[in-house]
Amino acid sequence: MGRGKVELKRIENPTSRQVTFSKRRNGLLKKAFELSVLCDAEVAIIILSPSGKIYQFASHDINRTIAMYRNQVGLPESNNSSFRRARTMEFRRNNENEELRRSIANSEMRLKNLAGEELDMLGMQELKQLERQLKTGVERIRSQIGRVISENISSLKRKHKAMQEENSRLQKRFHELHHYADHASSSILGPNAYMQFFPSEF
Amino acid sequence: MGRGKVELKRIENPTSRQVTFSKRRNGLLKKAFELSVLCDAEVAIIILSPSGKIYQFASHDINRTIAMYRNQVGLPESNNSSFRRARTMEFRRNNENEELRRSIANSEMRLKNLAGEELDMLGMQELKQLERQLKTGVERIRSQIGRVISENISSLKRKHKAMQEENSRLQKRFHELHHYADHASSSILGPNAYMQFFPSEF
DNA sequence: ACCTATTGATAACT
DNA sequence: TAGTTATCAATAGGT
Repeated sequence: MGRGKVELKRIENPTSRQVTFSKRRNGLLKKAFELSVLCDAEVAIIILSPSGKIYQFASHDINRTIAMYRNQVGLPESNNSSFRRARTMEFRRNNENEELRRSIANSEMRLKNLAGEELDMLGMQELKQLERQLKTGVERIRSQIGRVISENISSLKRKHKAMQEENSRLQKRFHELHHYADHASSSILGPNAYMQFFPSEF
Repeated sequence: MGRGKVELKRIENPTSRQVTFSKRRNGLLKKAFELSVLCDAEVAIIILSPSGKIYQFASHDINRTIAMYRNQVGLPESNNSSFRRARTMEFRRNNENEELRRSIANSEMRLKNLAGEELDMLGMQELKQLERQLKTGVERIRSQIGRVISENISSLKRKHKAMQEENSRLQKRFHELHHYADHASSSILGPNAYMQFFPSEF
């Protein structure tokens, strides 16, 4: 498809090879996506360009798709294997989602328990363990708070010190200028006027 | 392409879904082959049909391609737009799973934080809130522990009382029987033999 | 990047 | 499942 037919052989012109690669790669990825959507299939594509770049598409999780491929390709063909395979496939997606949902429910129950909710089902053993976990967590968070505070303090100290140094440099400079002005012509400021700008208390 | 345009959604009619799958699968594999030849690229495709069949294409050795993919993925962050587009498609198709996974990651991060781990990214505000949450959790768990303990105690007390009552009923009954036996014929037990079975200390 | 003539893919039908 | 064909989609070559 295009202005002319192309032979099925490596395109020798590097520029047009690169252009064709870009166009056809996008086309391939698009078609893979469409196939997965239209036909409810699981599709994974890996493309390595001659220059070493990687392009990929996966309708599901690519590692899982590869794992499924390896599992089934590696296994020998037994009598009822295709039946078992079909059943495996039938439940594959549901299983995964189910597992994810279970995992979420689990995490959320743990979070609730840690928040002191839904404790009725727990035994003494579990309650004690929960308490220990929380106490450990509090300890660690407190020490983190301590770290953050002391970090903030030393940061402030550093800034303060830098400002003090800057301040005294400016004082010195100003003093010199003032002194010079005092002798060149009369100052419009009082002798200690700069103290208004550089009070000793920071 | 075809007699009519098709919407990008799962084809509900199983027959036409199967037919489309067959046609488009062949089309995809053909295009993959052409891309690999024309542009000197390394291409691998795995397709799992909903019914569990596996179709694959690999211009080179599929395991090598997968290995190359694994080596390079995760290390560099590709800026290539096609790559990003492919990933976008993956996410779209995978929306539900992705969301579930994100939710899990989120829960797990919260659990870690509550355990006092991975705190470096948190600000003072968040740390304080975490500490408050944990303290609340500890409080509630302690009061639950208290409830459980006092429940256990009163349950034990109830049981104890019930056993005491049962015991005294039995003592009485036994005493009556013994007394009756004592008068009807000579007992084979000593006069206070029942004390062995019902000591006054429970 | 964009355009468009042309080829290629395929949806509906058989 | 395979073949046909009208139609839509991809893209080669050019700008």
